[in-house]
Amino acid sequence: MATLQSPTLAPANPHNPPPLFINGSTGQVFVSVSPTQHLQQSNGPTAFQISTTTVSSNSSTSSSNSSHSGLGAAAAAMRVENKVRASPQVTSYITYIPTNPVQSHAKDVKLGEFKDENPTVKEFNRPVLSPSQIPKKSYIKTVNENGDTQIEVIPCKVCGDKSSGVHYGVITCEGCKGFFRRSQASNMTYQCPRQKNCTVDRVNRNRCQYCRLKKCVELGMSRDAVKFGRMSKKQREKVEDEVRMHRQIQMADLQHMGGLYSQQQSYQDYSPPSVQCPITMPFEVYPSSVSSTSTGLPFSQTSVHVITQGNTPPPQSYAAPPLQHPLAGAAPLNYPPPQSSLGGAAAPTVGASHNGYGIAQTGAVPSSSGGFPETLIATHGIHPDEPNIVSVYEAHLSRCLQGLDLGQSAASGFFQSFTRAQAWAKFAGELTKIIQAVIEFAKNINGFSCLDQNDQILLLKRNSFDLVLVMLSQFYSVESDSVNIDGAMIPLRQILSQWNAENNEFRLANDIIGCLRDLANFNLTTTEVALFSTLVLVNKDDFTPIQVQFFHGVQQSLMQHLVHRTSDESVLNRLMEFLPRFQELSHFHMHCLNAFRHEQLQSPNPVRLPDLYEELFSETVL
Amino acid sequence: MATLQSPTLAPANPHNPPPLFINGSTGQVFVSVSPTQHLQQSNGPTAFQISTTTVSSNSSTSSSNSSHSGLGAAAAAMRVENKVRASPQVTSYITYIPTNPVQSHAKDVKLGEFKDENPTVKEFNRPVLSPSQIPKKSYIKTVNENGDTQIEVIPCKVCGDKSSGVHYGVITCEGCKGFFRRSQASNMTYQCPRQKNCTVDRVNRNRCQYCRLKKCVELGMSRDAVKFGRMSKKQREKVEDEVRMHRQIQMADLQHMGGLYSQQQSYQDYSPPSVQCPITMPFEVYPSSVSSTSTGLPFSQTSVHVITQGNTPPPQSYAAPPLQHPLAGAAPLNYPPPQSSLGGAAAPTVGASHNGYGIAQTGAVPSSSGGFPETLIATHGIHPDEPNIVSVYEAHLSRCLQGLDLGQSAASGFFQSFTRAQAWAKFAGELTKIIQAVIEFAKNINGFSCLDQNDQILLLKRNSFDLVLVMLSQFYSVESDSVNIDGAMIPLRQILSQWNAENNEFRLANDIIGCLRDLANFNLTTTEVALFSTLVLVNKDDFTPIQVQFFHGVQQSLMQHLVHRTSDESVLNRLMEFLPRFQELSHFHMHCLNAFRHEQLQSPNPVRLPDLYEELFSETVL
DNA sequence: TATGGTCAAGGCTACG
DNA sequence: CGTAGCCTTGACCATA
Ligand SMILES: [Zn+2]
Ligand SMILES: [Zn+2]
Ligand SMILES: [Zn+2]
Ligand SMILES: [Zn+2]
Repeated sequence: MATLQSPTLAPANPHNPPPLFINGSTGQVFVSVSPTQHLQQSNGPTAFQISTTTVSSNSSTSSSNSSHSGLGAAAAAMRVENKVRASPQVTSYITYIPTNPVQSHAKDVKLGEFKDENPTVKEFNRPVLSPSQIPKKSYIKTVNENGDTQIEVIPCKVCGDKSSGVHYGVITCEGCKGFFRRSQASNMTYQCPRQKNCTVDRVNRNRCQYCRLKKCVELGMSRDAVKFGRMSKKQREKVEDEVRMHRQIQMADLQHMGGLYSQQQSYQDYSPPSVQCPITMPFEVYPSSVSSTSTGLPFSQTSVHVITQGNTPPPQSYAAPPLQHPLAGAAPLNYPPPQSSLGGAAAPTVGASHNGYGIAQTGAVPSSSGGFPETLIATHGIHPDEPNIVSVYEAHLSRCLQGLDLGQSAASGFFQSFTRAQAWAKFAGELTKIIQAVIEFAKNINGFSCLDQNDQILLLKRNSFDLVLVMLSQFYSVESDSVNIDGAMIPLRQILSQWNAENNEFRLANDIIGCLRDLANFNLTTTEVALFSTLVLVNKDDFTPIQVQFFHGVQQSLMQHLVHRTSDESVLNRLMEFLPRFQELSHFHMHCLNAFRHEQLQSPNPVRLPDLYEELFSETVL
Repeated sequence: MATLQSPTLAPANPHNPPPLFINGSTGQVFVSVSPTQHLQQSNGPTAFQISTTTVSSNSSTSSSNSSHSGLGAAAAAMRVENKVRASPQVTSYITYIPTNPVQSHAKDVKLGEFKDENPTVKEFNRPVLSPSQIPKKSYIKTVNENGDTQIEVIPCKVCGDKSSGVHYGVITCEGCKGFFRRSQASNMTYQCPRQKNCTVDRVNRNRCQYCRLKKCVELGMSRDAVKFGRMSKKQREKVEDEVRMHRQIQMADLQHMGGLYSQQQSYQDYSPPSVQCPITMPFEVYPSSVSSTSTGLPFSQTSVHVITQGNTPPPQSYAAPPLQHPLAGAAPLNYPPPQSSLGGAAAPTVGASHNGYGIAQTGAVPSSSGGFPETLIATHGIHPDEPNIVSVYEAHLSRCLQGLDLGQSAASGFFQSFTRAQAWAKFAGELTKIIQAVIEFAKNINGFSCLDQNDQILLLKRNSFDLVLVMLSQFYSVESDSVNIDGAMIPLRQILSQWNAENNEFRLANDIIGCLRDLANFNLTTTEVALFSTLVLVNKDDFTPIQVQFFHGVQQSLMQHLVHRTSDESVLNRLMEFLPRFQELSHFHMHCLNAFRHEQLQSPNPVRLPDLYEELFSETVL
């Protein structure tokens, strides 16, 4: 029962029809819901669907189906891998630029494996003179002083390893690239010895070819993923945004982390996380826009039962793709699809990927999988470290609003004079500042930082906005209906009342204010906010058991504090109801933003929003 | 001993001195006869010499040295390549283009394909499947439409692939361009795993970097090839002529070919010659103007022995570069060198290339290599298809003289009133009409059409005139000493007698008439002429074994017919003696034409000869 | 338009 | 034998 080989993903169980069909001669991949019905994959508006029959399992992982639109699937996939590729290296690398940092050929020998720089190909546009001279052109693959290429800071979408560019339409490492090619080359049939939900990460990627290929395909890898010249300018910008974000996340990872991961070699450019290895996790791709296939919750629902009871849907719904949360069991809240122009479930937009580049051509639905590093669990477990959480919160988040420009400009009717675009720019700018603090906070939460970078990104894309709301709520004054920062009071309601229309932005702002007020009414303590923020941060749609363990641990701590302070056991549940509410607002924010973006396309001088903001809230909905 | 890289062409055998030296920093190429003696290559009148030590080989291909002048080497190189551009694969690929095949993204991913054959030296691979799998490449697309010169119809001079313009002084494809650039960019040393005579064509070009670079250099590629110099008007016209000729050849290639490769998609932009693919072939460059190095014949001389015996030299010799034919073993017949103005072996003229554009700057000696398509051999072989040959002959050649203007204008002393230029124009015009028929004939002979376009051109340049002679002979009346066309009798002798001088043109015409008469005396049947024409068509100086096979096959057919009709076994041999005689006349025709051209340079209103004629008989002697 | 550069595809190959 | 790092190749692009 070892590994069989075949590019066709044969079902582990012969009774189960294979969800994927790969034409051996062309390498073209067909995905079907039924074994007889082939949906030809094309660049056109054809939905890319994979239905995976759920196999009940007594193991720690099981399947959960929820529904996603091919367009803007609401739930972010969470794939927890382990690769804290972090950053120690980047910062410290600087200090090691040998003698002449300017033209040093700093043969950065990535530890362990020798990395030979091809002189012919990569040498050229190294800045000969001043490094301050900013290259006019930013090529994705052009080597920088690090010896790295831009795109390589984005890890492999399949396994999280160091990527080497876009291959078959997806940012992957050399290994996954070669594996996919090989799989397409010969007529073999892979089989999964387990439940077709094996973790695919750097360490385990060779454990199961079936699941690896499955993930490749689901991420949109395709032999004829049209390279079409180079990527378009827009695509490139998107990748660059993602690069920036990864850089940001990698920036100063090393010194924190509770010393758990401190022993990084100091100078290396690439430092695999000290601990690496994932756990399996059901890996589902859902028929687009079909919400009826939900089969169950990933694991013992009872274990999280306490905190998911009594979930009440938020007051409003905006008519959008259904949204489910396995923990909260939130009722589907609908927002309009992010890109209303095309509408329709069977019309995946170009950016149907959760990453900036990759799935665009194929219309594949982004995969979701994840898990905590096995070894981490084995050795330490992911223990919610309450004191650490609180101190991290206090260090990075508690005063995050203080430097904002809101305080100064708020007082008078300053906001009224804004055009819509100006208002968006202002909003995005301030939001980004908060988000930067959020990211710093997140990086120091071990339940987050232990994740694979891709999953970190996914979580940030999913939950950044929510965390901003949490933060804002802490400065919200219920009495004055305003946010008070740096002593300045921002009369949100008042400002809002001066807006001229009942447009979506108005609704968004209004709902946000309402949410802030409701949350502010809880009068949470700093510790409680810290713990709650952590929950918001790591919240996702499908947890692995270990993730639940962490989530639950934080919940327990929060519960204890809340009960101790309020003697009300329902507070936690009521707090947890904010999670779907946040998500609803977050999605509506995305909706408004996308609408604004589309307007901007016609604008002669469009507003440039912050890179981080652009990437986090890129049109490719979570 | 694995892969060595360096742009310097290192000798395959350390004991053999490298014939080429490339200055790594400048990319300048030096060629020497001895390892210590560097002849600096320049644009001036320096001989470009490469002495290749012949290595005896037990393989099907071996080396043969003959002597050529750097100027006008007589023997046309034959390089047969493999290039099944058409191929079933294209069709099947098309069917998989999802929705809209027309604007399909059917990107031709033809990349380097490598394969190892010799473990010690790096050698690249050939396609894993069939060469027919090698993707298309649009030739035709640029052919028509606008009248401006589309240089791209001329295939790459190095490998025969689709060219993309003039690069480093030579018409090359993107691959050879990039390869040459790379080779000049870095300091590497290539090595040939074999005898430095590897075939360089589209399929095999990546198998030996040494030979590829060698060919590049020999064709005159140079980093400082006068680039933007905007070629002279004459060069330009030459290129245009070549373009026109290639167009003519490409014109209606696809529909014939015995339906072997008939399954072309109908709408595609590219319709290559139906069959194309090469085989390796010894690749020699000879010391210029040295005739003593002849080492042997390419392959079993015995196999063609029968037909090459008893070759008697033609009555006259004109004192010219030696001329050898491996099959016929013809005694060197000498004509004056085509361009007598410079004379001398060490003085290559500007047009030393066999192509219209490219080698001008460097004075390199054109290479010669060739072979039949391997896969074609493997799957079908190149079987002489006698019925097809005959029908093709009847369709395209048998009545080729009927539309000529000779019939009308011949009767009276019309020709007498011609000036020399008018006579040439008339002659060239009528000749061209015949040649057009000859080309149509050739395109439908599978032993010809399977060749690479470059080789087709070379063969046409070499043998067109000969074929015209064959055709004319069919209309020659021995009794009346005249050519009878359309009922009109053209009293050649009579016309000739009115010419005023014993100049070269007179000698040429006289010899032609003699040749026509001699051939007409054979009273060949249509079938015999068809077969004989085929032999004349594919005749060349160095055959590959497969080519010999084809040649021999046709010979056998012809032999049977001749013996059956005449019961004389010597007829074939006597017929074969015409081959070198044709060549002699052909070269003398070239000589006269060039002399006429040079006269025309002084003429105020020079005669414009037909494009096809100009190109086929361009000053760059065969 | 020729040049130089980019970078994904895929060949090569050490390694398990 | 599969894997994956390294390398070459060549279609495509930006530039002068
Ligand atoms: Zn990977
Ligand atoms: Zn598996
Ligand atoms: Zn070429
Ligand atoms: Zn070679």
